[in-house]
Amino acid sequence: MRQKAVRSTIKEVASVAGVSTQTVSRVINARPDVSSETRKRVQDVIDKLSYQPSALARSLSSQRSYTLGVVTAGLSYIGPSRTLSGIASAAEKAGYSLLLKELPSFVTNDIEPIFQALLSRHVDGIIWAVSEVGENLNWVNKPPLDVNIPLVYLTMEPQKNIPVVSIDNYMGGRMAMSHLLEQGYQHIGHISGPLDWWEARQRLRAWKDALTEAAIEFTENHWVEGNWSSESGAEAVVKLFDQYPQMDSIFVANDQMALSALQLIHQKGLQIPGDIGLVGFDNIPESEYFLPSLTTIQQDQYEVARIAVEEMIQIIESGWQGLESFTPKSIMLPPTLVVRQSSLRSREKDGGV
Amino acid sequence: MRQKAVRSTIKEVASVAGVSTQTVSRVINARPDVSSETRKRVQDVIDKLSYQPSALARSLSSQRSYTLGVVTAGLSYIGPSRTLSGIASAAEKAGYSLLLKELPSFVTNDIEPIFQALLSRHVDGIIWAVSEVGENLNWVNKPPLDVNIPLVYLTMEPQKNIPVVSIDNYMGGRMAMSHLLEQGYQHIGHISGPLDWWEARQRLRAWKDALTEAAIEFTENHWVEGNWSSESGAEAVVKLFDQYPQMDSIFVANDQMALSALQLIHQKGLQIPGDIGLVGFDNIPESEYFLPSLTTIQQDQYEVARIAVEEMIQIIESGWQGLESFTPKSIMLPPTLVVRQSSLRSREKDGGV
DNA sequence: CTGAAAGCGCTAACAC
DNA sequence: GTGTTAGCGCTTTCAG
Repeated sequence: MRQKAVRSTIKEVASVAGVSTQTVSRVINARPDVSSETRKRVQDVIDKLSYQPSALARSLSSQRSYTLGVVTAGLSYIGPSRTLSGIASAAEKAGYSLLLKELPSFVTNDIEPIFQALLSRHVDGIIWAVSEVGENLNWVNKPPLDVNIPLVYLTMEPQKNIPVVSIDNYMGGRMAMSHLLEQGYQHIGHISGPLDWWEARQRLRAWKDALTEAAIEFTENHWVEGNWSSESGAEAVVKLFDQYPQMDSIFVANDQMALSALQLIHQKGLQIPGDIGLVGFDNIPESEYFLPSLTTIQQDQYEVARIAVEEMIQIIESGWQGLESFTPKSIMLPPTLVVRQSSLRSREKDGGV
Repeated sequence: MRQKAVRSTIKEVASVAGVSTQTVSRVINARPDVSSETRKRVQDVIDKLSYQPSALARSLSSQRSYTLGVVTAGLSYIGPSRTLSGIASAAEKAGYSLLLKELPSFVTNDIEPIFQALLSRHVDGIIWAVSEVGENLNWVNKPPLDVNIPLVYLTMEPQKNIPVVSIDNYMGGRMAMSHLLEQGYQHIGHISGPLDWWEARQRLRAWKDALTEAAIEFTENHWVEGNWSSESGAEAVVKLFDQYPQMDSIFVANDQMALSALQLIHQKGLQIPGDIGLVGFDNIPESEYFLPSLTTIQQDQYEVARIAVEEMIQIIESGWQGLESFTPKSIMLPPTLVVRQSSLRSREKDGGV
């Protein structure tokens, strides 16, 4: 069943050019030690045969695949897919290919097969682009098998001895809160994400800390846990109005939930931002067109991805020799506040910020 | 610089088990021609060394990589990322890995490097998951290089001799129109997508055909071209009201544009669905929470992906020998109408459909 | 500057 | 059933 490959090989090129395969190898790897005369002759043959070296064979013999493994989850959500897009573009630019694995769920702990598949294909490194949810990253300090290639993690609590790149969700929460406070809102409720998510906990903590620092008292009735979905946002806002009647604004942990909050508040006959101010998180493309447009926190997943890939490649190319010989750094990137109508109370008339 | 790989090799297993590498190979490939005694002994060694065969070496020697190339574009949009997610899950299930390439834009025509990268890594097939836009698929009848592996295309006009899997956008458009007509709307406008997109043209054609068949006259002033973005939807709806004052409903070619249309109509003081009925396309998760909730057409990208992968694998495993020996089939999948408030005029009071 | 020999880790083909 | 030989397409090492 071995079927003659159609692609031409280094051997053919060598024989046509009348040199050894080694010389051809030198030419395709742009080594300096080839006479320009020989180089030209070989290059001509390469062009004529439209020869392309086999990355596969190269990987096997050089123990270097120029391929990165990427592990994601929830690709049909905007965050993960933006991140993947950023990884793809950064990797492409750096000349690396991507081997993609999507976990069936965020909390899968059956990760050994993932590693096996990636390692058996000799990836040079793995970018673990799965948010920290529940116990799903408990293994980071002792990865399975003998993973002797570098790992870079995204969107998790920074840890010692592990390279993590993430948006600073706490800072984002603080930015949202500062903005609401500046607008004069005093009774700020919170709809959080599911608390088994690290990102949700960071945002909640920001809400609490901001209130504390502003000397505003609050109780556990002033916030409700959602699950990121618009549906849960609708339920949460109903509950919140019930538990916190004086509420004059809400920091909502993502834009999807803010959307349904918007809808419900509107149906209640209340004005936004007059009666209730609203700030979301994520800046999904639609949020600019909500009614009213939504103030939110923008995360640059693209930048996160770019930095993660760069760090990965730097680790690889600096000659990774295992964790011992390496001091990893974690990087937290600041998000941005995007001010729109849903929170602009005080300066409504002079055109906003 | 060749650094001793940490992973154990077939050779080590063989020598520890006291058999030839060939026998180990037979065991790991679950070949029948090994005595159960030998098999057990070898298996024990494999387990003890936690040996994992190198997929790379295997690919090289067997000329079969069990890897699929996937080419996408616009991953940060919901459609492409859902599709990719479906491809990933179907491929995983079938035991194939995925090598991912994202084009920098939908209309890139610099596709040779993409093919080279994929081919040099010996993928068994390529799924071209980039929507047909402008001339970006003109090459399908003569792919570059000598691509002697199967190609399956997504979301393009079906063609002879090329396997295509796609949602039937025309049918989706007809479903949207039938629904509006059934609701008693008579003056139906259209906001199309950008017409260099195949999908946009299909939806526009459906609008025209539906009106023609319903014997409703229309002019070129009754529709406006958008570019999929919410922003363009806002502009389009303004223009449309201007050009078509009697309009009582709009079929909008995607949900993002429908969102801003919703907003503008609302600001105009008109009621939806009372004064203006609205139907979108795509069923993005948010559309259920628009104000009012949006009737739309649902595309099952997941199913498209699943079928594409299945077809691909079937082609591969049936022993692909080049296009000549193969009769490809194109598959069009029907979308679904999702009825919500934005279009429910006639039966508003008895609870809808 | 160039080539010969060995090997990356595995499988195909054939022998015994 | 099992082993031997050759080879996948390239790079490394070492001669010269």
